[in-house]
Amino acid sequence: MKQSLETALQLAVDLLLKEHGVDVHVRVQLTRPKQKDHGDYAANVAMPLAGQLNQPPRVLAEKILSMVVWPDAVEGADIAGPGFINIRLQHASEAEVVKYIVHQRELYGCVEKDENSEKICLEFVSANPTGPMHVGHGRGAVVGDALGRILAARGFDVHREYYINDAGTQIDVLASSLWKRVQQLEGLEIELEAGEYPGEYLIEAAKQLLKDYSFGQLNALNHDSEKWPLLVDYAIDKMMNMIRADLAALDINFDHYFSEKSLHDSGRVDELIEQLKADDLIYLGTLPPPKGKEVSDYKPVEQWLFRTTRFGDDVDRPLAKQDGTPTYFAADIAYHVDKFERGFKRQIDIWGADHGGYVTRVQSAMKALTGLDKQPEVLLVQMVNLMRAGEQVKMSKRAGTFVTLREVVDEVGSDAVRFNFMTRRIESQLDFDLETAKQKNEENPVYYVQYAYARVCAILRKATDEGIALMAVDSVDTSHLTSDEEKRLVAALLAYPEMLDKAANRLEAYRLATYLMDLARSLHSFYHKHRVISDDDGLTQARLLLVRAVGQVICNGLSLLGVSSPERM
RNA sequence: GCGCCUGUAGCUCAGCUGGAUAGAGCAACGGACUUCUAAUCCGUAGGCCGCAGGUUCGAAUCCUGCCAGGCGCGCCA
Repeated sequence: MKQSLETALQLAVDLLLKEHGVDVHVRVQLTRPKQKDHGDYAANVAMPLAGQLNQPPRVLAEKILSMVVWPDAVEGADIAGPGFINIRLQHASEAEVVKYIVHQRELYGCVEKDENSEKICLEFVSANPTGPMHVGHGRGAVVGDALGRILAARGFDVHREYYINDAGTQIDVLASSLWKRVQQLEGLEIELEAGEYPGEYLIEAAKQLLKDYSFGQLNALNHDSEKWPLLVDYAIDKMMNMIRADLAALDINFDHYFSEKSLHDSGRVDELIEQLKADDLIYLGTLPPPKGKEVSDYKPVEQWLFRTTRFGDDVDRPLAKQDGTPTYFAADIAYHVDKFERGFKRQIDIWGADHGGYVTRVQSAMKALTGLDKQPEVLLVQMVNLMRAGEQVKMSKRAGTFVTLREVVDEVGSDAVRFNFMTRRIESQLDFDLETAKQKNEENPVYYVQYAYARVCAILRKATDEGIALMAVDSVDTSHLTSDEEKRLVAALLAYPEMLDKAANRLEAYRLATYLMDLARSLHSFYHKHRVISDDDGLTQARLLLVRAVGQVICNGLSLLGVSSPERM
């Protein structure tokens, strides 16, 4: 509808421009006015046109209206305010959308994937395999998963990937922490050092390790060639199982878990560095001391630096540490280039806001190595403040008061976690209150929306109980749907595909959550003002069809958010 | 010091690739259950859109400066 209106207006505008012999293109863009007496759609073209043609906008709007050929569904159009063109549609035809929705079912709002679909590699979570996920990881996980579902629904070919940081010093620290726990279990007096992982979960892992191998067996192994690799693999395996279970509790799955270690083992990282040397993109140099931070032990050291400044970065970045081993950055470049070589020209990464300083250097590297501009597209998710009854939950790893994602999910449920994490733009910090998330009222949006769905189901059950047969969808007369509340619902249903499209194009998944809150509000409001089941058969059939369509859209939306749609509450 | 994000009603936030009278929930106050689920609804009240300039026919929205908060700034990931 929107499309055909824009096309009609565009033709008139182009004609007008041609008449004036002006060789510019002014694009028509329709908006949905907030005020309902401003019509169903509004165009502001006359205003920018006024600047181009040197005539008052209202006069130009008049001319456009005299030239435009509207599609049948348009009831009329008029000029208002400084020069807006307000378009009114025949509502009878708009209300027909409920039939379409009931026919389309879970496909309403979706675009089918085909061979032309754009391939997107969506990387999210990628939490380090050194411990359980925390609440902040959870937000990225939920946002990423919902975004993946939305993109897929809009016809993109989405591949979901988790990058496992299973290399580097942190992994050695993890393995040594595990080994100390094993030794402690054997009664040896050994303490963890600062920086080692103190969590309970490693004691559990150590116990399991001792079930699979005897202590004597482990001790007898050659430290570097046998025991250490075994400890490393064992620790990573245990941590990833734990993380996968945490994700499964939120119904989050990946197409591929990509190992950083595999990039090192296969020589991919070394190859990359060699290639960069050949391309003269790296050099031996020293970096200036870091700014704004007390650095007592800074020593200028010569190391391999990537000329990222040539591609927009602030400072050249090291690819190898002092001991000659590659940096995390080096492996990460290799990873993103690997994605490119696997055919992903579009990559979306979801990171925590604390990694924000990293975006430019990765994009610079990608630009240098693949020519891709602004890739990966990085979404930075701000932190989550965990609250309980209005008070911030203080967390400290050392004091053992660290609340894991799993504990939160177990306490309030997956639906509440998922929906609440989706209600705000990712740029905004999020207060997540455990008590609110358990409340069953409007303060907790997930119940508000789910209740609207349950309410639709209750109405349909009631109709069945009363022996009301649902008329064939296409024979229902939707012109009965004339009240403000009904028009509002119809308008919301019509807006669903547009909203999803916007959410997908702007990578803003929260739009779906706020849309559903609005739709639920309209449904509740309608419910209180009007009875669906009444003595008027024609009206009853029309309203039953309307609420079926609303229920369908709520269900479709919730499923894209990964939230359930209970039929009773 | 530099970079990124944020600043809108008492609170939590929408609105931000410029449009008409800046919206919603909570909290406050006043109403609505003999009815398809009151886990809901209706109404009232509440605003120098952080501050100051600028661009524009038009700025919460774009630009500049400042103020406040968050995150980050060596070969940790």
